[in-house]
Amino acid sequence: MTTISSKTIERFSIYRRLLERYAGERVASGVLAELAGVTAAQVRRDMMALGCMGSSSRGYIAAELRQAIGEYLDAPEGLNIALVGAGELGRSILSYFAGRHKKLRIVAAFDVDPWLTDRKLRGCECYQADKMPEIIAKKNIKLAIIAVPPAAAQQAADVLIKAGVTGILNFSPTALTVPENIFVEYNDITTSLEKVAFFARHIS
Amino acid sequence: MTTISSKTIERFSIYRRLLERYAGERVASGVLAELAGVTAAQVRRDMMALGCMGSSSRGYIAAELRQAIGEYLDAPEGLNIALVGAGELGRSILSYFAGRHKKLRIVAAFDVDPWLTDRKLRGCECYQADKMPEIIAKKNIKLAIIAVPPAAAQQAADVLIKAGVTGILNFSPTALTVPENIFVEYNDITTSLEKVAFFARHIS
DNA sequence: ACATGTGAAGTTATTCACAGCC
DNA sequence: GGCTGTGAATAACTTCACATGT
Repeated sequence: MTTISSKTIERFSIYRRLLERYAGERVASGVLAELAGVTAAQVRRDMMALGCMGSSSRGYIAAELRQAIGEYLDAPEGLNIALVGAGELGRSILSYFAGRHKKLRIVAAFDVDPWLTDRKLRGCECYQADKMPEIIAKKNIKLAIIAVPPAAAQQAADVLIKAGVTGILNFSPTALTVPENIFVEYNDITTSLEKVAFFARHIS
Repeated sequence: MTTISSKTIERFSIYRRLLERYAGERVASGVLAELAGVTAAQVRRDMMALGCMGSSSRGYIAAELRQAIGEYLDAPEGLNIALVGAGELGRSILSYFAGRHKKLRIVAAFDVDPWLTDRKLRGCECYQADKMPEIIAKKNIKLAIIAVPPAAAQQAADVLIKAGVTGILNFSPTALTVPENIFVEYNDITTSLEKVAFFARHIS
């Protein structure tokens, strides 16, 4: 497999969701591009990673394409996810995902605050943070979402990785130091907003 | 001004936050790079956009650098922001920003649900959605955060733009169609998580 | 010595443009 | 005619490597 572009993966995620609207139909690269906010050439270039799926002159069959993207992106059995930090942001992420995704399941939440732990939050059991190693092993959790204050993020990551997590989505505004074979994605709300503020002033 | 790189702006936001830890001190590009998770050359290249601030052989003066980044990124008077959609995600964003940022202020929230409106949420007044044009004009709001269900996002954007908003941070998983002179940044939690899932499986 | 500032080189990502197929 | 798949061209971004200043 040739080296995989991070941008292409992001777009697959977007294409896939857009394709849900086109159940039985065909979609041309230009139409998908328009919806996704990219160029038609970009869409076709991305599809090369799937081995290409279009019928000449008739576009892509939406259902086929969606399935192909699914086979490319998803782990067949799905993946179990831990949420670390069940504060407001964490709980809103729980709600956001609750039962929504077929392959990605948040199966445990963790917090240090005893008011939040040892009960269900948004349908998900919330455990004391010191149970992380045990529960992560027992539930075969491979991914984690970190939504704790910045000062606690690195330590949380260390514990998670030791327990077997290999991918982290970090909402905390801290760069994490992790081994080579662990993937970290950052989702920093402040940075996003500062970027909007800058470009809104400098556009045109 | 030479064309501004979106990536550089993101890193400025990160550098600035890291520099807070170094109040009176000096910081070398390599140190900042380590903390930000980039290379030293990258840091120095970014600094060129500021006109360069380092003292040869002694690194950067943290406070000066932070101020220079601030002058580059921030609107001097700051910017007022509207939150559209005061559901769980929206409210967690309110908490996240409440009084935290010196230049970016969420000064109004909007929702269609009467249970949420005409009262304060996390210290921020929440209005009925149909008040958007009026309040946005009155409070001189220039940016908006969209945290509504996907089906409502485009319409919200249309109203916001008509009312004078020029930058949007969109948490809804929908590409927005907007005029050329409006900046939209996407923050799609599902896409972030799918990306983590993919690369966690394919790394190494 | 030591760390910046920066041309030049290298790498990655996107778009062009057109051959080929339906 | 309309749309895909793709080599070639372009643009964007990052790193190298070293001259320069302290």
